[in-house]
Amino acid sequence: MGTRETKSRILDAALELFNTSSTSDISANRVAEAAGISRGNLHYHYASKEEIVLDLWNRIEAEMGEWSKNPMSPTLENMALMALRQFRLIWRYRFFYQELNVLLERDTELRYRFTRARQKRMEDVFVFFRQLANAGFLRSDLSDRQLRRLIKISWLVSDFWLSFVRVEDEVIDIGTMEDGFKLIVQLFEPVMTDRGKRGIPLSLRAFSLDPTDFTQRSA
Amino acid sequence: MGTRETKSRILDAALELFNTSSTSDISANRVAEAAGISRGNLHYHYASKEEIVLDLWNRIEAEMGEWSKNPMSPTLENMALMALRQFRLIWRYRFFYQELNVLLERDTELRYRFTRARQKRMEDVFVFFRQLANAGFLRSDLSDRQLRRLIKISWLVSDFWLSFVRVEDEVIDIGTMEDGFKLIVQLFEPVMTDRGKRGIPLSLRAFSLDPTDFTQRSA
Amino acid sequence: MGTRETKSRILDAALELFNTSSTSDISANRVAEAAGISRGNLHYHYASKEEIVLDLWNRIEAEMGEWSKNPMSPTLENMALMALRQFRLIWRYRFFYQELNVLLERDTELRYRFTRARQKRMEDVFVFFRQLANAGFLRSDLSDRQLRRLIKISWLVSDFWLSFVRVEDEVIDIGTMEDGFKLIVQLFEPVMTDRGKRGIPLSLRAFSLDPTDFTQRSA
Amino acid sequence: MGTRETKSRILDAALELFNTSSTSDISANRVAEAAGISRGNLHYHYASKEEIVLDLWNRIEAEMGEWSKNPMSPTLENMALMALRQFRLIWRYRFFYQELNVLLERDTELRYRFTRARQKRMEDVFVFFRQLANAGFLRSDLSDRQLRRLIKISWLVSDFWLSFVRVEDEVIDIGTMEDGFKLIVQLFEPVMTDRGKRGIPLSLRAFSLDPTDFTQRSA
DNA sequence: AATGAATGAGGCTTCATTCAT
DNA sequence: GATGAATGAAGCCTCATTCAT
Repeated sequence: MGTRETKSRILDAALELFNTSSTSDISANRVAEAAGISRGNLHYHYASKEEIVLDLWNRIEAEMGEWSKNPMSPTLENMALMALRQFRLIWRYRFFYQELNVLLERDTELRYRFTRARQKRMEDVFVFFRQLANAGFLRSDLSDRQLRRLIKISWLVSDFWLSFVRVEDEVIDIGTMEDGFKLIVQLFEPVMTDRGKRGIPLSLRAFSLDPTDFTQRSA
Repeated sequence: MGTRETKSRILDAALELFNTSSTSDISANRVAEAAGISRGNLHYHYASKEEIVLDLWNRIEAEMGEWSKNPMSPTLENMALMALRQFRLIWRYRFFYQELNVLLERDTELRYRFTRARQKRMEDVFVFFRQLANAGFLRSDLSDRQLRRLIKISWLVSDFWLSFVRVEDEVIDIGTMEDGFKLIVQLFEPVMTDRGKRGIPLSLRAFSLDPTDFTQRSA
Repeated sequence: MGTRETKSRILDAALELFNTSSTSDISANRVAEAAGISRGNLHYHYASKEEIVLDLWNRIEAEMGEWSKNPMSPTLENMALMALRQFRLIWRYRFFYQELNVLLERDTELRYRFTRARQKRMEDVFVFFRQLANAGFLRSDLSDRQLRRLIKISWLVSDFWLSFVRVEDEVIDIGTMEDGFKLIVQLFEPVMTDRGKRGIPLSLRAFSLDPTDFTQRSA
Repeated sequence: MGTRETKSRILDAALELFNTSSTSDISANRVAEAAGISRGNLHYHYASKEEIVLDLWNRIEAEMGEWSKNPMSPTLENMALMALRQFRLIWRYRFFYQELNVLLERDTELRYRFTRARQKRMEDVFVFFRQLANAGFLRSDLSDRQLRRLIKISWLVSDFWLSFVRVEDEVIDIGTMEDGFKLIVQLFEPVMTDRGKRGIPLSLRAFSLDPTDFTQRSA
């Protein structure tokens, strides 16, 4: 069996376990068991749980890297799409966002990688919204400072919306993410032009649920 | 030595440890050591770590209960005060909010208690804002539905703002909380009257940091 | 509350617990709980579990002492009665007989007391059977040696019959004891006279189940 | 080191300890120590003490399985041999028979395995005695029902004879087992033919003590 | 690459016991 | 007589880790 494939199986197994409990409550033992390999072998591939988490982060980063490589054209549909794929990514790796501070506290390198990626991604999003403004969807007098602050709140919302909702709701689905998107829309409404307000899609249900679809879509 | 005192020492020690690592990473051993008592005695008072967490939640709940008993008069200063004391509570018990989903997943009773308290508290806040509207600070055409949605976002912000910021910022202080408050203000701005917009305090630095001060203040 | 009463409650609770698990698996803790007193208080009355077991033995011994004080007249009904009350005693204190060797290994004094009581009791029984022979129920050529050996086997049967049966049977009741008695009868049959064989009661069901009845009955 | 060898050493050590105290009083710790391995390794091979007991039962069962595979020819010497090897087996695994009910109460699977094996073995013995009757050693009018009841008593005797004797006797040796055998002989005497009575060996001392000898001997 | 055996540390928990009240 | 607080030992178990194969 190839190294790649084994590592992949380990990550899959670990992700599923982390998402249901918490990283601290999942032992390497159980990951090995779930991955169908021996403890010794798990150790051969990943010396510690930290390394597994880091490699799961690599997956997240890789996916977001794809997004950066294929920037979306500035349409309102794409704004919705961006939100949706972000929610979905966060949901798939929810353990990461639910334990964010704990994980970053534990691993300095991870913290560095995470914040760097966040900044890079924020810049991408900033550019997208500037273009959205130029295209006449946002008010022309929106200052960079204002815009950045708006993005920051939406960021907070997208990072923690699912955690927030999960406290009370049993099921997380497309509807939950739609609600989160509506919150973000509401945040941007005061700075949208009439044309923007009219065109914003309020449902995400039309969009494909297959995450791989998200990477290439452009207008 | 009285039970109360010992229990209190345990909770203090546990809180401090939980806030720096994560509940799973802190052993009962270390809590006992930090509290200056024996392992056996720790177990005598708290059968499990779950019980400690639950009792720490009792503290949170008790503090919020005080707030409910002494409702604030509807002024803009009090709106700021409410946000500040909320941030401060969350910061003091930050481990709780940073691991929220994990903790609630682990303990069903805690989940019930938490959601019930949240609903109760949300209702209090709703009443406060309604009074704020009646007092002429919020636009009179603000619907209950709109108001509730606004409160929901601010809630998300206050629950997770510090977690969000902590990723990048080393130090959490009054300034951090002020920034959080500004976010909330920004959320409410679109529905504020001119009188409301003018009167909103943008700095929290004037307010005392002593949390006990927060309970009685009214206009 | 009087010492006597508390001690009695402790013994009752301990007996019930011992009978369902095993002495080693029952902690003083659980005995205290079942008796409805504090651990400290249990300790006040019984310094160790050994002492509790010894005091339970005292109860057994006391009950058998009553038997000695009121010897039965040599009838076949009384032979059945003796067996029955013996089975019942053993069943009530079954933990004792099921762990016999372990318990005696642990406590030298208990071993001494137990063997002494057994010898005393065996002598009583021997006398009873000699009278039974004199009364014409057993063959007159039965030697003391033979008789003693027969008693020994019956002893073994009564000590361990219930343990033996319990392995496979869920319920132990009067029928089970009846079966045990039949075994004993079978053992004695070869040395019984025709009159003895004819008169032996094969059912114990006619006898009262109230153990206190057993102490005074005599022809 | 091979698994087999280590497991074997664990079983040897556990058996010796169990036989002197009781299973509950022997900690995994002490077993590991006696086996000369680490606690962790002990747990690697046996997850719990229950499993050790079960594996010791496997040994008993295996040994009895050998007996079944090599049925003895129906001679009086072999009847004695069967009793002797049974006593010896019980003595070697005496902890098992001394705690029988407790152990079976604890482990349902063990109970099932034990009763199944007992029934199988009883059937073997029944066949042997039937052959003994056919060979003219037992009275031809002996009914199956009578025979089964006799076997049942002897079974009780062989299971518990050593427990019974051990209460008073310090040393258990070939003589003790001989006494037990005599009891059994006495049980069967009433149904033996004259030829049977004359031929029965009253001493077991002539038989080799090496248990491996017992498996093949046939007339 | 992979496995299974082995180790020792450390976690949780129960327990017997002591002691002040 | 009785209680509750406290201790420390010891039990069981899980775990990360190492290593020979």
